Amino acid sequence: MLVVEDSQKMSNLLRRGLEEEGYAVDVAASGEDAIWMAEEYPVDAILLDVMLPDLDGFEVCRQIRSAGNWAPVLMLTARDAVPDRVGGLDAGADDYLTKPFAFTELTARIRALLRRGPSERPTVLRVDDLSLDPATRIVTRAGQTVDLTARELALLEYFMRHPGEVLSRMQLIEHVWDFAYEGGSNIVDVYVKYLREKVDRPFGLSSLETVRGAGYRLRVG
Amino acid sequence: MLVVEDSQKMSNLLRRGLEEEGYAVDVAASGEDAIWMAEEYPVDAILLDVMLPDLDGFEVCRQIRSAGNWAPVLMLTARDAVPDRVGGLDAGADDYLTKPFAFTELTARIRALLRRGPSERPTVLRVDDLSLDPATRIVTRAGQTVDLTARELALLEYFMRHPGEVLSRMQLIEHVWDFAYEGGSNIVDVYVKYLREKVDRPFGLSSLETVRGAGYRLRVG
DNA sequence: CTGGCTCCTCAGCGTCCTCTCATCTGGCCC
DNA sequence: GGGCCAGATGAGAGGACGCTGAGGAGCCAG
Repeated sequence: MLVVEDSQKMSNLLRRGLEEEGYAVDVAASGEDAIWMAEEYPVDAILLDVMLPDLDGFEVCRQIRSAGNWAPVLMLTARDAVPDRVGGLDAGADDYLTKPFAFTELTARIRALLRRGPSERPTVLRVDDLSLDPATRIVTRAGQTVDLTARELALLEYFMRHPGEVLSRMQLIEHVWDFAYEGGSNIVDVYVKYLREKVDRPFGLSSLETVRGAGYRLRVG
Repeated sequence: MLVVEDSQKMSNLLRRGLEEEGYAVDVAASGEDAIWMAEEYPVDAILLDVMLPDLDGFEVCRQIRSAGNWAPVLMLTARDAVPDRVGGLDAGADDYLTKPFAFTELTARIRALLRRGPSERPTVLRVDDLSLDPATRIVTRAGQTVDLTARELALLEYFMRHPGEVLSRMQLIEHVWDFAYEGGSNIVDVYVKYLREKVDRPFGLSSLETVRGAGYRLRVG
């Protein structure tokens, strides 16, 4: 198990506790170290603090994922940081735990993750002939690359992580925009239109469906 | 669904969000109101803030329970209040969520609670060859997808959650339309007709039965 | 500073949904 | 069989909802 934590005190505590539970523990104190160690050593699970001196936890997680490592990641977030949870899950974390936490809760979640095993996810998201690589941020449809802005890409990525599901405006705003939905804005509508113009129209398709009164859905098949 | 929350801003937010998810929402701003409304209106689930101007959430929950109401209760607690969790569960809550929370987390837990319901229910509703997935809002009959509007879907879902039962117009209006039945409207009749045209007629069936003088029934088997 | 780009707001417009109303149909009781 | 009443149906008004084009604010590079 790889523990990524910059506070010496905390990491010692975790190491001791986890070793007592029978885990073999390596510690990385920075994001760079963590990425390197995840690459170099066989790791069954990763315990990842969001706050790190160099990169933040999301970035670390994304890079580990894009290196093809799908070991379960349990992310430790600051206590009120709701966007963190969301960001963490989108970056490829498998679970999160807010500080402060009880050690028994930590071990329970670790056991759950290990039971589940590595999350079998491909690096590149694919829905029909549409593909999106979160690592390189390259999007293609029918083999042709599509240029998207940051926001458009984030939105499409969220759609592709939930293919076929109806996603409400509120859900989309919370995940893609990171703020609470207060109504009165049609920003989701606008960005769906942008996406349609880049991802659908040039190919004569309409994979982004409107579900009246509910939200939008990326059609699959 | 009954939302008990004294902050106007919060309750508006919740109402709007939940309605967008397809729930019919009533709001109570105090403990007294909540107890009264839980008694007076048919409620499938209760979202209950712990901090209220008059009684606290635990007391409200206890009283609702002792009135014989066993609708699932999801309690909203202050952030670190571990004792709250315990108290809440003791008082008869089914689940708790600490503020602040992501709206998607809220809806996930609500779905889980409703799924549990009085008896174990699967995520996808099935009655014979008719299936309805509340998450994706996809309805199929005999493997063929059926397009429904928001209202039609809500009505069909209610029928499918009570297969074989005779449902009165009053019951249907209260659950699907979220307002008190005042007679004089045949809106249920109209929507049953719409459903029949989409769900029955194309398949040469008549699963939505009229029970003269009583209401309607979704025939099973 | 200027131009280009991205992000977002806003208002107008068209479409589809929702619901009402008046009329029609068919079952049931006499 | 006739009358009555519950329910079915068709037409259509009104409005909610989503789409779209225009444009302003912020940002960055040149």
